[in-house]
Amino acid sequence: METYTLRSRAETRETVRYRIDYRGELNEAQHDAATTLQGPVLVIAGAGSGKTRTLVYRVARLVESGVNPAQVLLLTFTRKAAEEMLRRAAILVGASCEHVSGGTFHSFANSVLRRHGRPIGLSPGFTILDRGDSEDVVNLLRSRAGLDKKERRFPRKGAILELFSMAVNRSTSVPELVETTYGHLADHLEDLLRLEQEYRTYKRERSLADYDDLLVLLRDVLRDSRDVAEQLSRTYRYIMVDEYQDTNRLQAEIVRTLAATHDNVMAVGDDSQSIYSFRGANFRNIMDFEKMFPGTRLVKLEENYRSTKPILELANAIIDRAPEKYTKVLRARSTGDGKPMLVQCGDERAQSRFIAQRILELREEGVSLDEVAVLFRSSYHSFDLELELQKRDIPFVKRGGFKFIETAHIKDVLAHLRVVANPRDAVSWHRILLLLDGLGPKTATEIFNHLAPAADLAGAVELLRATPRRGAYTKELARLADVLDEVASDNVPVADKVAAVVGFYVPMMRHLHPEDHPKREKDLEHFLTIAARYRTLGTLLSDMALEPPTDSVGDVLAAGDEQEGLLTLSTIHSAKGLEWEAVFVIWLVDGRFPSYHNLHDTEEMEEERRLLYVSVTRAKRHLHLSYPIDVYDRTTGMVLGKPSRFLEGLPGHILSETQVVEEGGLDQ
DNA sequence: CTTCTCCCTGTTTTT
DNA sequence: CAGGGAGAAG
Repeated sequence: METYTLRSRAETRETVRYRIDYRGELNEAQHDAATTLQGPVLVIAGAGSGKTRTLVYRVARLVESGVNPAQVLLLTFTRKAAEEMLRRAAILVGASCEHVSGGTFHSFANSVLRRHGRPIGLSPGFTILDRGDSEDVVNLLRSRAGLDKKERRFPRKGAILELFSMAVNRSTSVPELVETTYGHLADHLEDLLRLEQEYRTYKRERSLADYDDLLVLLRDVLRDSRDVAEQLSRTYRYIMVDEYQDTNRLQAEIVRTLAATHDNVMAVGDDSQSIYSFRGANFRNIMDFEKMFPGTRLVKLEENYRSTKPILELANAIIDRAPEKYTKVLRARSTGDGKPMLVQCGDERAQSRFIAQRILELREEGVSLDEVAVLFRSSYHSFDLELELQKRDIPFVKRGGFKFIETAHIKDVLAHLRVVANPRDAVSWHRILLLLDGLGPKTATEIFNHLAPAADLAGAVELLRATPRRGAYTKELARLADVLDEVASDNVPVADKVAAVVGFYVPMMRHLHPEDHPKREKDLEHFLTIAARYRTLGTLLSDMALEPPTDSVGDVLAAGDEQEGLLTLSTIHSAKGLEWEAVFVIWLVDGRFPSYHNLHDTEEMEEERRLLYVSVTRAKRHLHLSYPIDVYDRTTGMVLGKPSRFLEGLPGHILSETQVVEEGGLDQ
């Protein structure tokens, strides 16, 4: 049944004259969502249904209605998404939109905790641990507890951390998780629990917070400090949460508390695009929103403006076969008849050559490189293609996978800066001390213990100069102290601080990596230009942990001089929310996509299906799905060659099948 | 103690 | 195919 809305009194009383023609610019459902300003609203927004547009107009509507932009909070999946929306809103109603607070849950938690962490005992200078840092800590505690020397193999740092993190993000406990899903760890449960406690203490004592802690601590401060909770709830009177299907219970709790005094929350999401369950998200959470906020107004956006009809038909066919009922269907508004193509390739090389050749053809047809994307399930799936693109001088950026910021040399430089920001950061001290020649883990720990009693950085540096242990590294230690002094001094710009560290570090790096230091030096140069954009060391460091530059290693070199636009290579996860004229999805082989890890569990298999749905719905006009046959997979010992099970038995009018052959015949 | 080398294991997605 | 553990040499 259709709904007809009686306007609330608060809205009718104010006879605001709007400059924007909301009715003309938005369809019925979008208009409904953008102009309902009071109370809880849940927007189920299908792919390409103008979700971003709706949010942008809602921000504009709020501002036009006289709401102070500083009272609006826009939580999105990446900071870039938030910035883009606010930029567009600013074009509509003016620059004041830039005062809207926007970003990810984690970055919001970070900024709240820097200001209001005291009541729960968190110092404002705390350091954020990224995944690698957290693993370093767990490893340290693991070997300190002698767990590495056990008769029975103890789980690796990565597995341990995954367990701890999953417990937090699913709002459950380690014992329960071990019982339900990590049965193979049952024998180690006691040790794991002790380790978890030690990990917690270690972080607390040294003012460290990992990603999960940011959410947990924000929840805690909202729960335990009435003052803070009330102040924040009064500050942020209008809350919008994008990509709600990928939030978890902890995040939902946070939203619930933030909105406690007013219930003005709009959640936007799409249950069929939920692809982050490995991070504790559950697509059913989106349905719980109505339970959490009684009286929720439900709006569905089902008109798709992005893709041609045949592409949508394929998308609908894929998701139709999901055993669980979904909440909406997509109707095409875009004309055009580019039919999706399923392309069989002889092997991986042929697939890469096909993609490269087809991209160049499209370019001749007027589709420029920056309107094309190649998507894949796992980051390494594009390695061979990257070589082919390089060979043909096709410039690209790669999103997702290993990041520039995660390379050892960048982390080394960052560690120097982090020690200055938080002198109790043992992980970073350890890291920079180990760089010195002739200084190993034992001495590093000794020196850190010697430093630890210092009240601040100045004290620590003084103790560093007076280190009792002497060795070949004594002189280096003094130089390190000089550099740290320089980084700590108040009237030095961030760029100069970073330059000082790089100047100190590069000679060591040449010694450490005699083979490839030129490449690494280029990365460091790139990092210098990034750092120069920051006014304080603190913001540089939190940004590098929370929103690191998304580019991965390769393109730092490539991106510099190309003006023409770049082809995008991306994991499907990193392609979320984006769109291109032409999209290629590669490696659609059963075992790769769906990934063989997830073949046995229905929940996981369904997430793979949604992953394909997300990839397909990124395309506007051209869609190619490709798979190589005859692939030997070393890890499983299997020969892969069957197309993805999600594509099996689709009628020919939905998907046209093509086989790639060599010029001159079927044989290679 | 530190550093080098050799062998084994286990491979997704991200804040 | 690297990351890490074990063992040997400096």
